[in-house]
Amino acid sequence: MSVRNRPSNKADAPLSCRDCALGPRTVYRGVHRQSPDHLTAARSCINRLKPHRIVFHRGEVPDKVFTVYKGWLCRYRDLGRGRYQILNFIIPGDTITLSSMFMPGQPLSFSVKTLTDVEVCGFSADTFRSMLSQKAEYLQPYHQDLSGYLDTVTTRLADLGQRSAKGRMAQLFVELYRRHQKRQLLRDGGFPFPISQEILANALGITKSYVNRTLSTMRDEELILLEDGKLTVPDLPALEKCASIY
Amino acid sequence: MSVRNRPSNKADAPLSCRDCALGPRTVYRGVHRQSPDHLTAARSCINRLKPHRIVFHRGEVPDKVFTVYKGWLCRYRDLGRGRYQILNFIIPGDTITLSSMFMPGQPLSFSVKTLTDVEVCGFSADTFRSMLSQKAEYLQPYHQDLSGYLDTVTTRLADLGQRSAKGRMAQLFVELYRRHQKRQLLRDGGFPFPISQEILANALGITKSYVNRTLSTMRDEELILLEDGKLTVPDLPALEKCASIY
DNA sequence: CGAATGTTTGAGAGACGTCAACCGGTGTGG
DNA sequence: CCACACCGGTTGACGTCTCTCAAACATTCG
Repeated sequence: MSVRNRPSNKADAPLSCRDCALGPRTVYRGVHRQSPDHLTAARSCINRLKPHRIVFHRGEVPDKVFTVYKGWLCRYRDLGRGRYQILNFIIPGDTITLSSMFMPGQPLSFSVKTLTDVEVCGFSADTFRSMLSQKAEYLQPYHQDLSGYLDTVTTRLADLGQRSAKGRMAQLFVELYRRHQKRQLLRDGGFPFPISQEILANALGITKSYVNRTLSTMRDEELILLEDGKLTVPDLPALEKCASIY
Repeated sequence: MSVRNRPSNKADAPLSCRDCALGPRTVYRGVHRQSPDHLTAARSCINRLKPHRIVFHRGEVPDKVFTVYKGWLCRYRDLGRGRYQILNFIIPGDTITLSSMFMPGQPLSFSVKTLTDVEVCGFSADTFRSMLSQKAEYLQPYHQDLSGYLDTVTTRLADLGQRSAKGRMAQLFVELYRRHQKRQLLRDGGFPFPISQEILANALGITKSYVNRTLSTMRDEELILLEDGKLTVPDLPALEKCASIY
């Protein structure tokens, strides 16, 4: 049911930030609006990554900042012996190490890996920091996005603690719907959903078998539509209602 | 099994920050070391709060910052219909709205309530910010503490997703042991544990009945000792080993 | 002393986990 | 071009961890 991004031979991210549709929805949207070329100059690379690659290890102190142009990644916590817990998903427009951007020197409290083929724009952490620090209005989006991140993690924790499998799934779908909406990445009431049920199961703290079963009842109830790696929400209020169940 | 702090008629927090044993372990430890009297001058109040009082509501933009001198509180997420999820515990020396201190204008992503009788030292958010911003070394503890907070929430999320009831409890006990250790609040290998099994259950995402049963097996195995509102860890490595189980 | 709060314990139920098999699609190599 | 492995989705049978509901008991407090 899931579809991987097919790697092409050249990067899809535009050479100039001026042409980037995601620019106005990133954490550096202030800079992007006022001087997109300054942004392009600050960018140190465009990287293409294959699925299942570890980008950052917990404990590491990142000296680079990546913003995602294409594909999904996840923040996760390693528990040893092959066991781990996904903390949240990173989608196009997100900044990978957002939370540590203004905690220079502090080690990451999570690891990051790619889930699909991914394209990222890279910046030196120092340039990134000083760029955003130039104006208070450049910093505002950072506070908003960081706050939003804390909210998703907090929501997930509450979900795992209090909600049923179905409630958790609905909650996550609503969250992802909203995040894609903010980035103007919705198409026909849906968005790309390029991850396997196994990954989904891990993020929600349930097993893949149970995800599969729950998913099919949700399909039967027409709460969601999930085919060819695209998730469609035919009736958002209904899904939200389902998400508010324990 | 739990013991509430008994309210006395006058506050226990010292009038001068110079005499405060917790000062060197707070987020403003830099200021405390260099000019404790400046700190005392900046402090706007000493408040005493009764148990089960809501201190901040989610969505609120706090204009005050509180540091805990005595008692426990918790950050939690309200889910409606009386249901909620505790995100983490706040113990003496912690700063209540640490995470939003440098996100001025951003609404809180959690609520905060007292669990016991509590004493806090209050500061105006603005004075607090400018005080810590004076020197880079004043800011360093903020980054450390915030990073530590992210780590505990992240750990809890991984626990709820991946660990058994026993593993979660062990994990939480180790965390609290360590945090009290850092604050030099350990006495005879133990620390005050003034919360009910019901609260503990909520924080761990299990029911109070099951907490009770799990607790008694852990007592039987002498992993912990819990009486009169004091939690003692006779064998930390053993508890850690138990905590690393799924 | 009664009310309120917290702990302890029991019996029964259910949500979810575990393990295994099967199936279709896709990539790969001979 | 086919055989084969591999991955992800799907389904079944079965087990169990944990929940629910309930009651008894202890302790504190007004």
